Amino acid sequence: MANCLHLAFGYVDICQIALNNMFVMVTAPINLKKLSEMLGLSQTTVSRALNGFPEVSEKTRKRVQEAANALNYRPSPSAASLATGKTRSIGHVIPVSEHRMINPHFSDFLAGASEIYAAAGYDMLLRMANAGEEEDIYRDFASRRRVDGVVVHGPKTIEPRIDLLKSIDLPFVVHGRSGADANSYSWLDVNNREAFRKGTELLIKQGHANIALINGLESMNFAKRRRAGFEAALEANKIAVDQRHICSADMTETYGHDATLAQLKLSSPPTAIMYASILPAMGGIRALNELGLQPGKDIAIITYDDELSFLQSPDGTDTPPFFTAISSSIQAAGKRVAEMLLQQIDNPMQNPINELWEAEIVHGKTTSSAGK
Amino acid sequence: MANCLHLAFGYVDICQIALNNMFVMVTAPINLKKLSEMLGLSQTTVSRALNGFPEVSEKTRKRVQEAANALNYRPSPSAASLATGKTRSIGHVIPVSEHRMINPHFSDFLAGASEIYAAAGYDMLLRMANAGEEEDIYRDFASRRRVDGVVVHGPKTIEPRIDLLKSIDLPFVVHGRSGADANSYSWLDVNNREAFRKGTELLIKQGHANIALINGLESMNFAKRRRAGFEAALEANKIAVDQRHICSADMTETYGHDATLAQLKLSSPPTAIMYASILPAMGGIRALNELGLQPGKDIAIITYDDELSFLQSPDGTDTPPFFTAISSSIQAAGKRVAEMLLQQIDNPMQNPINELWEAEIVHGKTTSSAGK
DNA sequence: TTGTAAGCGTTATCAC
DNA sequence: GTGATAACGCTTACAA
Repeated sequence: MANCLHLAFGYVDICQIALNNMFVMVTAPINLKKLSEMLGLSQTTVSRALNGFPEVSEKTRKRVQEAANALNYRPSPSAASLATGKTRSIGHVIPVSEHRMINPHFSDFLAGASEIYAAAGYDMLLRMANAGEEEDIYRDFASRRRVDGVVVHGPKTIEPRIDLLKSIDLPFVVHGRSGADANSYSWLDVNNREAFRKGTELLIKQGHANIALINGLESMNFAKRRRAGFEAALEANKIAVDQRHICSADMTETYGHDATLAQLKLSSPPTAIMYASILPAMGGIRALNELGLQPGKDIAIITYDDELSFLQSPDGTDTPPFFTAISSSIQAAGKRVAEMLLQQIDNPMQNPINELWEAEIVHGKTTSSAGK
Repeated sequence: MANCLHLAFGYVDICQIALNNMFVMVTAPINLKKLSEMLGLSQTTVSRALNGFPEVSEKTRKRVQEAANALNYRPSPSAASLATGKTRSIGHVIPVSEHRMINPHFSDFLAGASEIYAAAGYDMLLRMANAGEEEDIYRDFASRRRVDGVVVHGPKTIEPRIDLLKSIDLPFVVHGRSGADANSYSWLDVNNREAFRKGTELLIKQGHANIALINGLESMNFAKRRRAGFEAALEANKIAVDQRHICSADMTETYGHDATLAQLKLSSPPTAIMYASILPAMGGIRALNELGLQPGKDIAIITYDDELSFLQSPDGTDTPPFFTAISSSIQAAGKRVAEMLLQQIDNPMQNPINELWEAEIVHGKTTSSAGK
């Protein structure tokens, strides 16, 4: 059907199509008008055929689709967006901390989300924000109608971004949740409190009474909840909470290393340590190495594990895994949050969805097997 | 001047502006037409004033800008894009490996690039691609005119993506470079060969003759060049290259751990190891810990270091740093690549730019100080 | 089942 | 220095 001299990638330099017993000449690039002229149909019909409207006859639709494929026609997103008011893209605003630190947890989350977007024909728009810039970016997205919705990352306990997004009417889903009013918007969170309660409980069952918590930044809601779970387990077992054994910062490897050293130099060093992420936990291992201590033998370690892809065993058969961990896949969370957001965009009147995922304990080599 | 009932974020519910001694009513959202009506000017003039055209009088420009600010007017990107053919956005196609592994090096690169984009008013479009999907995505970008340019990540030695991008006329800059024809397109690369030659040379000077290389995936051009540098240093010092001491894979922590264990179990274990990234190097530390070995004492370690932000010391004062490393900031590379790309988009006829950065050696605690 | 025509919100080409 | 007016490429009432 299509008999073209050069047909690379939607650009038709000089192209002839036999149609209605005549030849039509077109030049690059191809658009709806040209396509419809070549087919001897109106733009309306071609558009309808391509967008799966039910009224167009199967015969026409097939003819249109074949021509579109042959010419590698793709509708212009700008034009479609202008006409419909939808952009078919989702914004992600990633906070970067003071030291231009970008948390690697995000890349795994994004990998999950982007899979959903790609399948649904959405694009992902990324923006890095220094502390405090997020709200401006959301305002910018909204006033320029740049995206159809956004994902809120790293909610704090008090989270002005959520109020802002509600007021500017930009669909959003929160990964995590803020402290207040949490059923008034959609979120997906891990039950961080329970995860850390369970983990701490396990250590206590194994005989530990002096346990340190190397936590994330406690302005973050998830970190606050983790501390609450940790303290709840201690209190339930009549163990006094000792603030000297709790610390809080951005979850870097170096932080884990330094905090671990500091803990072990205390006059009554902990016999077990809980880490908020596998990155500081790895720093902890490095510190133990320097001190000649073996995890699982000289000291027990449990870490929260987001199942970051670049820390997984290549073949997935790391049995038993190295770290004893409380584990939940952040990539899976990314997928689910993306689904929830697209759903909400399609159906803006639906009620908010809240999902609370339970993390599960995975027994590795950094705790004794007693009490398991 | 603007006297509005409700003026949140570009949406003007019912707004009155005193203008030419009369009141005008407008409804949400604000656009160029309404803005120009309120000002009693034509759309042309308003557009020109806002876009900094020289012919508009300063008085008018000021008046327009103030009204635009007061009403929080932002031009619609879709409309602008439709009219100009430019999208003001840049595509990044990030490869994810088989196991949905997403390399954390990318997030730092993107953090650097996004800073440049934000400053220039560009958006960043992200897409994750499984092996082999990249080309389809580039074609899609081109035929839908979705982005003004792309960054090519992780070039292989033979890189069909580069030929594709040339043929579809989509501006691009490569982070790294391919093996052939490298002055026919723009790229920024680290001198990987020299970096690993230097590093290996340092170890040899410190008395090591049995050195292992735990390399990245050697289908990647950078890894191939690193091996070449490693082997060149050995050969220059009349040390035979022993393939049993070289391995190659995706640069994960687990890979570093397993490969290190494997090396140290050989009948003639190496006395020094070079790592392609700090992630496998950290896995190596974990392996040493299991074997009760101390880096810098029992075995020397040098790693390539992309200065990943989440592995840096929080206050930047990790002196001396833990790892002896050959170091170059991947975030800085992201910034520079973004600059190069924007420049090329602005001036499509300019010659390709090639930049080769030298990595520098940083002395840490994982090598002896001899020969330093 | 198909077609006509009016938007969508800009920028750009003229003319004045 | 400013203003009509025609693109840009699509979607979508409304007609037929």
